[in-house]
Amino acid sequence: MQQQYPFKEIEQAAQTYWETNQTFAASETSDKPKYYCLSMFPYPSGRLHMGHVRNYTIGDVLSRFHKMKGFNVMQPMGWDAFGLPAENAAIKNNTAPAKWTYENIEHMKTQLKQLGLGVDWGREIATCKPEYYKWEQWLFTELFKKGLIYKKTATVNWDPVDGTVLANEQVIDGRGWRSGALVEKREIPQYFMKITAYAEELLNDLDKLDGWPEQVKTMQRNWIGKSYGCEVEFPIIGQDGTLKVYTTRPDTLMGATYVAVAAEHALATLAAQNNPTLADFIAECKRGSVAEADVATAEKKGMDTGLFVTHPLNGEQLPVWVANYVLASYGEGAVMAVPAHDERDFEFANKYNLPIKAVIKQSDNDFLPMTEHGTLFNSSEFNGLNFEQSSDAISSALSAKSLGKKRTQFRLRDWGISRQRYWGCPIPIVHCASCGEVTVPADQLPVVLPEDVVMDGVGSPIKKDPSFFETTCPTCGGKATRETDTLDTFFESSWYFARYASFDSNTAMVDERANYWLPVDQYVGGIEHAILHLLYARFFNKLMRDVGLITNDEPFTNLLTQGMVLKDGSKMSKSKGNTVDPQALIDGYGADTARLFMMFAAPPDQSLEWADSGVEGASRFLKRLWKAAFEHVALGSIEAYTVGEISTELKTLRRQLHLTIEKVGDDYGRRHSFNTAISSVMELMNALAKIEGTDNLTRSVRQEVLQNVVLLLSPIVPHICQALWTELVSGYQATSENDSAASHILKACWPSANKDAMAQDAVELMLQVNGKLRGSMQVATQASKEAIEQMAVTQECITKFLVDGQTVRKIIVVPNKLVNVVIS
RNA sequence: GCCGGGAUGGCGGAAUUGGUAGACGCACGGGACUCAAAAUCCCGCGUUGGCGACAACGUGGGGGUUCGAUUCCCCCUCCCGGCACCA
Repeated sequence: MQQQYPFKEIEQAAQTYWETNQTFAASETSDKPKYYCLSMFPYPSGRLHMGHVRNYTIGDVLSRFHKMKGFNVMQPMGWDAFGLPAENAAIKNNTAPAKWTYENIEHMKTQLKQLGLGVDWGREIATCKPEYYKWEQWLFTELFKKGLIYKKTATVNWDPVDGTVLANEQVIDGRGWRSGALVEKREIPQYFMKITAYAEELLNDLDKLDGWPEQVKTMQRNWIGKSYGCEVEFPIIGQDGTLKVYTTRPDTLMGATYVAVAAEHALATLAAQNNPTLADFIAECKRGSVAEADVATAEKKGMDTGLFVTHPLNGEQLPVWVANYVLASYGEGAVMAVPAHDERDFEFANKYNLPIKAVIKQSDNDFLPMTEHGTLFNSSEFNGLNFEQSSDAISSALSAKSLGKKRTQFRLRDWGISRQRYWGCPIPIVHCASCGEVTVPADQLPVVLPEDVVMDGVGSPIKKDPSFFETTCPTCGGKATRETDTLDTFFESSWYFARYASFDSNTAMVDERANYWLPVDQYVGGIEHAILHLLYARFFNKLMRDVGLITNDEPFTNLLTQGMVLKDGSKMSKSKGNTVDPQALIDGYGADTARLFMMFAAPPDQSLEWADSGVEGASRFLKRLWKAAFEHVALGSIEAYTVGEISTELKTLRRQLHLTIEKVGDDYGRRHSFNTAISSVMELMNALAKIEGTDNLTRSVRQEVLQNVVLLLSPIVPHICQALWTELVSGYQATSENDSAASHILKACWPSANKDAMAQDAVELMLQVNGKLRGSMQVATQASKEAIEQMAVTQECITKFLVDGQTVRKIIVVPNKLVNVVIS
């Protein structure tokens, strides 16, 4: 054994061993319970970043821990390979997106291997390969036939100079990022997935996800946004028909003083026909990005249309306004405005001098707007009713006049999946003049995306390539054109978890092996995916179930949402120039140090502040561990410890060892608290370092401690542990019944804590007076509550407070923790 | 703007179910070893007062519940994530 910790040799040797022995190849034929551990696959951006290192280390720790616990583990890896950055890089570097992507995959795969992940690389997938996207094209055609995919117009960011559609990310302060032109909202036809048809199930099934963080479920519930309200129709004066709105506050209807419609609303278009000023205003509303954050933070603006509607219950005339704060995509694209009881209506009414009429009684203040529920007044026959009563009465009154009814509403909108971009999965539709929209038959899939293209920065190459879009109609055989839009890249990442189980199937999207592996037992990924990706993946799981591919209802049983890696308080990113390259870390310190630091610096679900000096600390610990093992092994062969009389010092050490075994197992398995697991092993090593004897008994206890430390740390730092295990067991003569030594660490089981070793005779109790710490005392573990109380009141640190007539009023004993003596 | 989180020493964090605040690590200070430095090892390290024993204060700010609050409740400030075309 070398005296210095040779991390390069050790890591190379371990990784070669795993590859040669196919250590992490997963199989469906095993007696063990399965454990499918999945980390969110990376976008192949070029090089690994710290967020990847953190994500994949967490997944690997959980995978290796479960393997040691006796599970049949599958940990796959792949590439979320379609997307916008490849197009930008292609333009910048004058290359093709495919070439750039494949080169990145190659490089990042090498980097991931250097991290020592226990991945089954045989199952690797890349979503940009035809053998992958063929199957989502197939699913698209199935869903299209079922009516779960349909076409309608949607609003996009339009760059009038470049003549392209921009992603929200590409709109900076209302202008295109390349051209600098003012962006306009434009309506274009797009394909949509009917996720709203699954809204109820997506909402209800959240209750089944006990292994998900509460905050993620809350965010998804709010996003789906089921609300119970009322639709109200306002007859339009001077015209046929009504203006329909949706409200969650029918109780405030008698306080409505105007109605407001979105700029895109049909009534706005109608009113603008003979009103150039209004038409200009509507055009102004249509400038800027479509992102809701931009719309919601924009200054509230509006304009009177000159039209009036009739209040359905009191008959008053209410003006119709166009307002930029009304969302076209939610509800009816129109709202009834009750300024007295709604923040936004209140602000708007004040700005434009619209009337404000309070109809809900104030509680303890007289400020408006008063947005809480309360008792009605100023509401004629509804006066005195509370929220529930008035909602019922008002909706009944509306129903009687056929001008409204109760309605539940979802905030969730159907998912627009068309993208006017090149580097994505082609939508498998053919447009035929006589047959209309025709799905590409299964035997003609995949519709292959040409990879050898030139990106000129203006539009998608396949939109200009007749050899791609000129085709014949699969139905009538006549001349036809292919759809040139591609799918949203969330499409690929919504089902990859199932494909890993059937990675090589060329007969089905997923086969019966998926029902062995699914659902994923542990999913690990960034908190930024809490809503969109995770909701779409849940939706796809249900779609695949309903076309008969799989049987599970939910894709991910347990979810661990990892926090961001920060430097100087903000997210590491190229644009901020605060990145730290993991490659330098691996080269300079080794993968084990990188992994140890990542797991030690913060709990996985919190954001992690990067610190170079902390890496030194992690490296020092591994060097100390190596040195301790070296010095121990250098003393020669040793026999196993046999339970018997040992010194108090060694007994205390063994107690700490077994408490640590128990804690670390709980930290890995239940709490996912890797930082505290490492801390407690460090404490154990600090305690071991204080033991100096070299007699056989001391050496055998030291052997027991070191062997177990190596097992406890091996999920986090697998390379050094594999090397140390071999050294520790080579000169070790296993003789006793409590011996767990296996010849190779991969054959060793997770250790179990010894109850006898953890027992103790006495415990230290903290002593408090009125809740303030004043001292402590030793008591026998078996001592009764009464005995503890009697003992406590005789302690000097307590009695010294019993002066000036102060007497004991109450004694609170918290077993094994403390005694609080209440005096006055 | 809306939804979800977070705030604890000089720094990262610990305190698991309301029960010893600051584990573990970093940084820093002192010492040992060395011609010297690095590395390593040992000691100290919330703030204030005190030689000390000890005492007071202290978990973003303000209030509350409790024998006892970093933990529970109400209000506020700041920071982070998401907001449907970044992934």
